[in-house]
Amino acid sequence: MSDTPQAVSGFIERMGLAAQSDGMPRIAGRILGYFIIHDGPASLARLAQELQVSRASVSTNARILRNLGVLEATAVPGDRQDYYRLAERHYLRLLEGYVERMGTMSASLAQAERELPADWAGAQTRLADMHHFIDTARDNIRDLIEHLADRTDGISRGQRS
Amino acid sequence: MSDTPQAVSGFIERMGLAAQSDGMPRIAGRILGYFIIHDGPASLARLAQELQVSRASVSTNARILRNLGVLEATAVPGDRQDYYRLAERHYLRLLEGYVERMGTMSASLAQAERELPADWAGAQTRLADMHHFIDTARDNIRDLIEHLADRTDGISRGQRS
DNA sequence: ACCATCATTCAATCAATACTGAACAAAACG
DNA sequence: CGTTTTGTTCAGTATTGATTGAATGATGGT
Repeated sequence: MSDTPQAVSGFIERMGLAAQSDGMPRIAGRILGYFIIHDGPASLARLAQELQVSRASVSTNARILRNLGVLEATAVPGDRQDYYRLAERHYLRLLEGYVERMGTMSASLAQAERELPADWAGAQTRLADMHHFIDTARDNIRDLIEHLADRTDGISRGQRS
Repeated sequence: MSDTPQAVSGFIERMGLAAQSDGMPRIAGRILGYFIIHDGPASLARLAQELQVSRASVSTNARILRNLGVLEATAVPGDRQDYYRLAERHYLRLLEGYVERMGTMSASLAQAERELPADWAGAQTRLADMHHFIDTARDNIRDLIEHLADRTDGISRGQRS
């Protein structure tokens, strides 16, 4: 309790590692960590200074997070810097990433089923089996996302459409 | 249809890339791809020759897949090589990996909530919010795994060439 | 119109890590 | 027992990808 900044930087760094093990750049995770801890919009310059990384890295990684829908750009009236903030329900985007990866997996399996001769009984069985599994899992997770989106609505903040 | 080996190696390579984007070594994915296509147990030597990689790589990656529960070791009576085969319901292990990663995420959030002062209202709210979300998502996916495990039971058994 | 300030992009560097080859260990067969 | 076959480990290499610094582009202010 006595060493708050240590707790903060520890969490941010941990988010970086978590991002890395999810196939994302470490700095993207750190940025996300920063926004979970610190309120309100922050400029790219502030992020660079706060996380001790180059402006270039912050720019590219913020863009990654924006494309994922985790961050969204905003503007501060008096200032002309680009400001970012957490998107509402940003954690849903994490699961959506999983869903997307399952989608490419499903497509790959479908392609293999299509291209392989039908007389490879074992292969076709395993492919279809796995394909069916992935698709139902994907559908379930998608439903889960929708359901959770409703349930957790309106907690974080009120603005934006 | 006319170019079967191309379809096979294409699928195997694609599995390698998918594995890579999931934070796993590429060869692990290729091995998994091999076992989806080809029936029955295979020796490490055969995998090395078939996938054109070193024995060392096959050894370490097969171990990785075994630790994940995707492959399991088996023995062929006359032969003293180590043989591996697909574990039944191996795809469930994929989702279990997601669940596990969510677990570490949840733990990290809990630690941050614990270590940060309570008067950081925004931070605490976002942490608790996200924490709650991750946990319910994790529970749901775990239920999903159990459910799917029952539904797809007993399909893929009955192997050997 | 020019300047100042910021974001982005791009080549180069750096770090992480997957992969290999060789040495080592274990175990089975003669 | 010694030899042969096989699996693992380890140091080294190579490749991939993240990060940086400098150049470029864009935008608002004067």
